[in-house]
Amino acid sequence: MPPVQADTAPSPIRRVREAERKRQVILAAALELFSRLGVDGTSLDRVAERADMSKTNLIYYYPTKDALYEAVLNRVLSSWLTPLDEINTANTPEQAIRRYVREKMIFSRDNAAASRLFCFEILHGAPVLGGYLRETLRPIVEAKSKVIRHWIRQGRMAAVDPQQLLFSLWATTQTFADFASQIETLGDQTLADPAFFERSVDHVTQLFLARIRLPG
Amino acid sequence: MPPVQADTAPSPIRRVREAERKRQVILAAALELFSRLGVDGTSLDRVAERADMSKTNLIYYYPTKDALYEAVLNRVLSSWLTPLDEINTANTPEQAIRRYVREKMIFSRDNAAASRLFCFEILHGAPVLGGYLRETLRPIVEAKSKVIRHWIRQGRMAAVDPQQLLFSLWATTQTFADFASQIETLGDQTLADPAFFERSVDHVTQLFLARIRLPG
DNA sequence: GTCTATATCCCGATAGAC
DNA sequence: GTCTATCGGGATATAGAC
Repeated sequence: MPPVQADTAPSPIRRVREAERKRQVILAAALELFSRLGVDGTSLDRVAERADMSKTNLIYYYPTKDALYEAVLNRVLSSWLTPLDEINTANTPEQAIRRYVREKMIFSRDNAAASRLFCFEILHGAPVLGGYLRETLRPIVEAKSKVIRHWIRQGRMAAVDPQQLLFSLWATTQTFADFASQIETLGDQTLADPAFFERSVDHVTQLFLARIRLPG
Repeated sequence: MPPVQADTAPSPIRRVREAERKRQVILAAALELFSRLGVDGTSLDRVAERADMSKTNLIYYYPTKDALYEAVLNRVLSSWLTPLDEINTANTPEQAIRRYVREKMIFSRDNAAASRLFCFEILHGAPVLGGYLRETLRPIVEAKSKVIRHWIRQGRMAAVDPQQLLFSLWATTQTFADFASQIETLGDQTLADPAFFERSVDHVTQLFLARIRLPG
């Protein structure tokens, strides 16, 4: 029976895994700080401190601040999009709205930092994500618009500009993450409170269901 | 006939006015840069350059960067609120929605920088505006909520959570300013384009009118 | 991979002449 | 009120030992 791998001679595999784990710790720390203070408002010193390592060490994993920022953004991007999967022809329009809104609100509750970071990037004019918006998100928007137009043509929902509908859906759900501090101050309420969460999901859902409902 | 006031001996009044004009130039320059690059991402050097004066001179008018930031925020605040005036009992609910949405969209079109700056501040957790939100905006929200509840009790609009309604109204209208670069990339459209502006106003208006419409 | 030490630069703010 | 000169601090990033 071979001895358990000792710390003094870690296998290459273990070393790679350990490196990967450290990268994740760094990205999590950076996301938290960037999303609250902005990239320019966050020093690498503080990121390193939060990731429990030296700044030099952090720079070993991500050689420049820009590289770190890009890595944080990319890590977060895909999860931002997954709720959109609900907008497909296998669902009814009402199901699609209900499920999309709920999923996106869960995202706003559980990944507020990611949402805020995305908001920062767009406010800056999308200097890093510009290409992604054009090449990845835009085709998705067009595909989803096609689904919506299909539903409208079939007479299964009221006629609504698909792009505008998507913009409104994003705005109403993201506001609970991006403007959380305002909402909290004005109403003493957080999505972490289950009652407020359900009330918010319900409000946004009803807003859109009323709009897509067919007359008569 | 007295000679026109010479430059070498300006009257105290003229001096004050000139100082006031300079302050406005500085605030406009700072607003433009802060709202795009963030406060931390903007150097006083660049603000001074845009305001066409030396940095030392700028500091003479606003002794610290924080003071400048506060001045910019305060200058912008009141105009952000004025559309809310439309939510009053002299209007019908439908009029209120129609007018509020249009005014707010005009604000998003013509004062996008102000809207973005406000967004930055909230993303940061409202370190400067926190007190203002609590002491000024919150009473306003409560007053407007009262108006909405009044309309509901009178059976003039469907039952909607007033606070949630206000949050959604803000979100759907501000997104055209704060997320303008995203909207532009995804749809090649700007609020500066009159056709797109009208289409957007109409979309948002119909979204809320459908929701407050009474059944039957 | 991690450390200490340090280079280099930029920024906010001050001092003091005019 | 505006200028030149400069201070002091903090930030990103590098060099090189271990």
